[in-house]
Formats: sequence, structure tokens, C-alpha cells
Amino acid sequence: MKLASAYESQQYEQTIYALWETSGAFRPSTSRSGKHYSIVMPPPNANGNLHIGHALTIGIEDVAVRYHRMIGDATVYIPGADHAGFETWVVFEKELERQGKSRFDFSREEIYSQVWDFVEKNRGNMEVQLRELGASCDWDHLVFTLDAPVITTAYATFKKLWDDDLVYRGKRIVNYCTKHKTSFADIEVDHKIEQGSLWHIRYDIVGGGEVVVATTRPETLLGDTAIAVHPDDVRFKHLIGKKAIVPIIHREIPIVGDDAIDIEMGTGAVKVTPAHDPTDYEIGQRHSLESIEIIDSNGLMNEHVPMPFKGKSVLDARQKIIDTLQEANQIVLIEPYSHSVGVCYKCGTVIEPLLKEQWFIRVAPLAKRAIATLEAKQINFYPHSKSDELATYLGQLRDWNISRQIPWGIPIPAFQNEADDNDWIFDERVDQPVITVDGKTYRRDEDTFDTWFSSSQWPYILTRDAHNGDLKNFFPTNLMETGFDILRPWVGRMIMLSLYATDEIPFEEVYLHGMVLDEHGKKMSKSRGNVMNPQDVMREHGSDALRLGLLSARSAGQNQAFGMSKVMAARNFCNKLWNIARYVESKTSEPYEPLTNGAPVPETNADHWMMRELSRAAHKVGRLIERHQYAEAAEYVYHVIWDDVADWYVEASKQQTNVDMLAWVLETSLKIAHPFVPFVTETIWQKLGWHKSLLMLEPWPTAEHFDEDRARDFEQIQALVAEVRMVCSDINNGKQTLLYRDDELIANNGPLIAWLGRLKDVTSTEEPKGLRLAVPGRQAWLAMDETTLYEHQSKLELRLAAARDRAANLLKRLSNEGYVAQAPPHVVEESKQQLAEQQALVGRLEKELNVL
RNA sequence: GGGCGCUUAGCUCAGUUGGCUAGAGCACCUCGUUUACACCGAGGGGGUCGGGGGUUCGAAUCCCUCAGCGCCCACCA
Repeated sequence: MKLASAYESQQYEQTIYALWETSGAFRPSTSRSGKHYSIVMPPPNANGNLHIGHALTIGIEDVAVRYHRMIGDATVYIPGADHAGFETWVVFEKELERQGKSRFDFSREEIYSQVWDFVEKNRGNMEVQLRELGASCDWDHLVFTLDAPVITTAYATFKKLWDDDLVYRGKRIVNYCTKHKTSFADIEVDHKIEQGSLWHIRYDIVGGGEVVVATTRPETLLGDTAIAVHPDDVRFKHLIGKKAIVPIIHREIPIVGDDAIDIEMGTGAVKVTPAHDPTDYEIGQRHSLESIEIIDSNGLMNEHVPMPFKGKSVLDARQKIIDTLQEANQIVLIEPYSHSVGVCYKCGTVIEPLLKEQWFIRVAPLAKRAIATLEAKQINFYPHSKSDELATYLGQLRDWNISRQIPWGIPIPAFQNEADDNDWIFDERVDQPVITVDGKTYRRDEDTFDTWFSSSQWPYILTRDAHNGDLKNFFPTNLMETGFDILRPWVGRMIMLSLYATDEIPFEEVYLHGMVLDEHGKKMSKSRGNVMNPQDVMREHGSDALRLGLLSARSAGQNQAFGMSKVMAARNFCNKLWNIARYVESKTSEPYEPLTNGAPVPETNADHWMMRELSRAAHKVGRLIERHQYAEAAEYVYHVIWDDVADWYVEASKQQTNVDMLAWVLETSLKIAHPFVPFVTETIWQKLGWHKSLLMLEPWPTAEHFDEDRARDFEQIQALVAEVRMVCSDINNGKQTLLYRDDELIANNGPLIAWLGRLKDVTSTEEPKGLRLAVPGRQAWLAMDETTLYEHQSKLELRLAAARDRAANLLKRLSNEGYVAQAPPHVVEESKQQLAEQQALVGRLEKELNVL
């Protein structure tokens, strides 16, 4: 016996992965189908560890990739590693803090190389973990998001945008984290509900009168440059054109009418602070208002405010303002108010809207094209609804701020004329702080690109651009599989940029998975202590168990609970496969030489039936994978192998052995299971050693010939055996004898039926007695005495009642004229057949009961 | 304020154009050392498909409505 009695995953997984990797099986496969298939992996953080969500991503992508490789598509799965700009920076900056240092102690070059070393030191874990997960990706084509081709392409795209006037430098309100000292795109800002107050503040009007405004941020009053009311507001419209006086600083500001004002909200009059609120900024633009900046990058009040407030934090200044206003009796009402505030998604610091000069991409033209592509259904989404959701989002997108004030990223290739602030030029010499062009001195922009700017070009960088374009035939890629939470920040931008830069869609299909929740459906988090570590699970139960467990009971776009019971079920399945292999191996001669010219000739009924079921399974599972119904595909594999192969075919083979068939059944099972449980299937393939090949490169099984009548005969036997088992289980009185009269099928399969039904004997008789089995078409009895039969009576009565109910229902349905007239003929025909069956069953059961 | 999703067995979930007696895994009950597997085999119990209404010959599935849960978006003064 070559195989141990239980599959111990940890003994084989590493070896098997090494075998795959060293044999070159991950390289782009050659095409038998003439088609290409490619997936680019969403690059995990280069210096991080994989979490359970990664395991799901890899699990799904690897199923698709392995399947396509087996059906003969030229297939490649391209891995990546992400420098994870801001994420990594946050970790590194904490480290700096611990050393009592600050980023401002170093030059950009110095800090960049420090982070590089930091990443290098922690790098590699995730690559090991991808291997543990069994990712069949092409390591030779791995790209790090700071590799030269990425930068080259990012710069080329930036240049193209620049030339097309789609990128501009502008002073705009940006979302600014005063802790991390960088701006963010709108989508990177988290929002949380804050229980605050709404202060109603009285502003006097020049020439008499007053207007009360409501605000949640009284401190910004120091930067007020207008009051705005709705032009149609009868309470206030007579004030438009007059001037109001800002309390405390006594500045005169205009009262303007603007449609952006909601009459219902607050007091209907709004203080306008263009330098510190996006809406106010737009109002300011429309009315040519001055922007007075009063808060600096540290979140402190700056030199544009009066002495008592200068240098104070926003919150301190707020309190001081309130106190001052109250003393002056300018506050008319303070109401409790809950509203949402933007916070940094990393540190929770309140995002300060500040006026900053940065690079922005004009997204409208890019979004427009992306929307048209989505509406034309050129990219298929799973779940489908995400396409519309994305289109809606793109339609309301504002310009994208791509400048980040952190050193860890791709430097923005732009330089500013020392003598002319408005003179910016594109230049790739970012390693030089100062350059000279046409006799003029230019200083480089110290900012880096938003990580998403480069990562949104990932599909064509990995195929068309990296490695001299040797994977260029794989673009556009086929499937983008990722979490639904990055539909907007990533998938949407990939579509926009790909259409812009390459005139092609980046991928044909998008599959979005939901979040993996804990077994009670709660979000996994460190604070809850319910985080499941994929490495632990793999070590204990195997990579296959984790992958299959994650994949089962999961559909696109849904957050779903995941617990150990699913891992266990998957592990048990692996063990089942293992033991089928042990059994088959014990039946084969040694050394066994499998048939080389196709499938074996089916001999028994079971052979024909098994051939039919596995042929169907191969086709069905393939279709399900192609339609991205991974859980259904996995379930199909699970049941055909466990129920049909193990419980029926292997058992039947113990009476009627066809060794070549057994070997074929095992191999076919391994093939259709391989995408889902690659390690155990390949381990078995190698242990058997029947072929000098890798299972992962074997062709996907195709339909084989079988005799439908013979397959059906086996189903008849199954029905008989099921009935025997049920009755025997009910009477629970040892082994029984089956009697039959004039029944060719039973006569020809006596030992098989006896074995499967755990019968003492199967005997022909002219005078049957005992219990007539209620199986259509069979002349079969269980030879039991009257006492036993009597004990079985209540069961028979229950079955009779159920059969009568069903017959009555069917009769009712068939006597409904509308049904007979309008339902499809085959449905009606089916009902008729069922009625006949149920009526026959009722008859047989009645007869049995009458005997008693 | 806008949008999306969910509610099916004790638990976690399938159920693809409306059509077999609504399924699976786990859990539960009974029986079982049979030629691979107790990480097993055989059998079984358990659901008025969130409530109500409608369309239809027929609804878990389509429409309306109510209730509960969850997520996302927004320039919520």
C-alpha cells in the first residue's frame, strides 16, 4: 500500500507546489483551444501577510485559471506585489515615531531608501503564503508596483493626460489629514457620525438688522467672506446685496443668493468660508469671493486670525470662539446635532478641508467613456447589478486629486519654474531636485502619485508593458476578480484609464466577492478577536480544505459567514478522495498501466451509469465555472465524487470489478476536482505514478460513450436497493432475504443487489411471501415473518398516506383545465407520469396493508 | 436625503429566464467493526420560503405593501 490511511496535507503540499513550480507548469500554457485566458492578481501588499480575504480571492482566481489551463486555453495568472503607498507609509511612520524621529528629519531620497529597506526586510511573507494557497501563478512575470515598467507607464499616461489637458494643477479644496500630512481623494475619506452641536450665530447687517446663521464649525467664522441665502427665500432675499458684519473680527462681508442653499436646513442662511469647505469654495467661485485661509497643515489656526486664536487647535479655537460669542451675546441658540464628519481612514483624525495646490485629473471625459462602455455591456459584471452601480458613481465623480504628500510612492514627474509659479513642465528626471531647461531653473514637485493612479493601470502594465511585452497577447485580460469594496476606487479607475490609455477594456469580466465574515456573520476584526488566520487553517487542515471551504456556500457580491465547519467538510472531502484512490490502487495490478487510447469499455450497468454521470459532471462543472458559479461547481464535484463515485460505484465495483474503469473513474474524478483541491488531487496523481505528467496540465475530461439503457438499469437497481435499505432500517432485525419472481434485472444482478442492500440472500421463487417492495417495475419481496411485517405496518401507513396526498394533488392539478391547456406539454406529461406512479404506489401499499 | 442588498431547516447558505415531493454542509436521532475511508457507511426527523395583498393554470421565484437586519453614497450649514 503506497498511500497512508488518511490524507495528511502538511506532508505533501510543499513538495507538490515545488514540483509544479520547478517544472514550469505555471508559465503561460500553450493553447489547444486557440484561445487565451489571463487573470492579473490584485497585488497583495508586498510586506504584509495574507488574510482570509486574500485566500478567497486566490481560491476563486486559481479555480478559474486551473480550469482554463485544463480545457486547453493559453493561460496565465500574473502575480503582483503592491508597495501599498499610504498603508506602508503609515506603518513606517509609526516605526519612525518609535525611534523619536520624523520624516522631516530626512531628504526625500533618504526617506525613500529607508522605506525601501523596511519593505525589503518584511517582504516575501506574502509570496510564501501565495504558494501555500496553491496559487498557480507565473512567478517569472511578477511585478512590483514600483518596478520600472510601472513607473514608465504611469509617466507615459500622465504625459498623455497632460498633453490632452486632462490633468491640471490647481488650488482646490482637498481632504487633508493633519496627522499624516497628506491629502486624499474623496473616496479615501471615511465618514462617521458625530454628536455635536449646531450653533445659531447672529451677524449684524450694515445699516441695521441681523441675520442668524447656523453652523457646526463656529471657528471657521474667522475665514468667512460671505453669507449665502437661497435667492427664492422670502425671509432673506431682500438682504441679498447688503453686507453683514462677522462677529469678533468685524469684517464686512456680502450677502449673496445661491441655489446651493437649502431653505429647509439650519436657519436658511449660511456663513461661507471658501478656504475650508468644499461647498463654500464653489459658492465662492460663483460669486468671486475672497478665500481666507485660517487653518494650517497642522490643524492649527494660522497668522490670518486675531491673536487670541492664533496657534490654537481647531477644537480649542472653536471653544474660544463660542465663549467670545456668548460674552458678546451673539449666540441665539445651541441645538444638539448629529452630523457626519470626514475622518482619515487610517488614523481617524478629522479630515480638514484645506485649500492646496495639487494635481487633478479631469475625470468627466474619462468617466463618460467608461459609462458608455458599461452601458454597452462590454464588460460583464458578477453580480450584474454592480455595473449600474459603478456607472452611477462614475457619473457624479469629481476631479481626482492624484497628489500625495508622502514620500513612499512614484514621484510626480513635474517641475515648477522658480521664477514663475504658473510655469510647470513635465520631466522625468525626478531624481534631481532642480533641473535647468531652456536656461530656466525648475524645482521638482515633491509629491508622489496616489497609489491608485498607477495600480489602476495594472492590467495593461502586466501584459502589454512589463517584461518587454511578452504577455501582450493576453491583453485585454479575461477576468478581474476582487472584493466588491474596491469596485469604485480600483475597478472603475482601471476601466477609465485603460480605455483612455489603450483604447481597450482592461478585462472582459469582473467578479466581485463579498467580505468573509465570521461564523456568526460578524465582521472579522482584531478588536472582536474573531479573525481567522489562513496560515493557521492551512497548517492544521490543509490548503485545499481552506480553499474549498471558503468557496462553498458563497455567491458573488454577498458578504457571507465562514466557520470551521466548512473547512472540516472540505477536509473530509479531501480524505474521501484519498481513500477512493487507496481503494482503486488496491485493485490495480502493480505496476498498473492505464489505458492510453481513451476511456475504457464500459461493461457493467454501473460502468455505463458511472460513465454517464462523470461525463455530465465534467460538462456541468465546466459550465458552472465559466458562469462564475464557483460554489455550485464545487458542490457538484463534491456530490458526484462522494455520492456517485464513492457510495455507489466503488461499492458496486466490489461485486463487479472492472479495473480499467475504476482507474478511469479515479482519474476523471481527480481532474474535475483539481481546480478546487489542487494539492490532494495532484498528490494522488503523483503517488499513483501511472503517468509521467502533472495532473494540473492534463486535459479536462470530455464526454464518453455509454449505453443509456444500461445506465438506467443501474438506476433501477439503485431504486430497489434504496427501498430494501429503508425497509430493513425500519424493521431493524438483522439481514433479510430478497425474493423475486420473473424479474430479469434482479436475476442478473443478484450478488450486486445483495451486497449493496446488505441482504442475506437474493432468491428466485414461485411463491413469494413477506413484504412486496413498492418499487415500480420490480417483482420483489422481503421474506419476513408476520410479526416483523406487523412492526413495519405503521411505517407503511405513513407512506401510504403520503402517497395518497401526492396522488390527490397531482389529480387536482391535472383536472385543472387552465393547467392542462397552458402549461408546457412536457410539464403536463410529467405530471401524468407522476400521477400514474403515485397511484401504482398507493395500490401496492394498500395491498401490503391488506395482507396484515 | 439617495441607492443597493438580505430575511428559506437549530446554524451557515444554495435555489439561473415562474413548473418534479423546496436542497446542501454542519448540528440532531436510530442502526452499523462490510473489500478504501469513523475525517466512515445505511437510514431518519426537521421548513405554512419574514407578514399581508396582487398577477398567474401554477409563486421561494414576478408586482405592490408592511416589518426587521446590513452595506454603500451625498456639497446633512
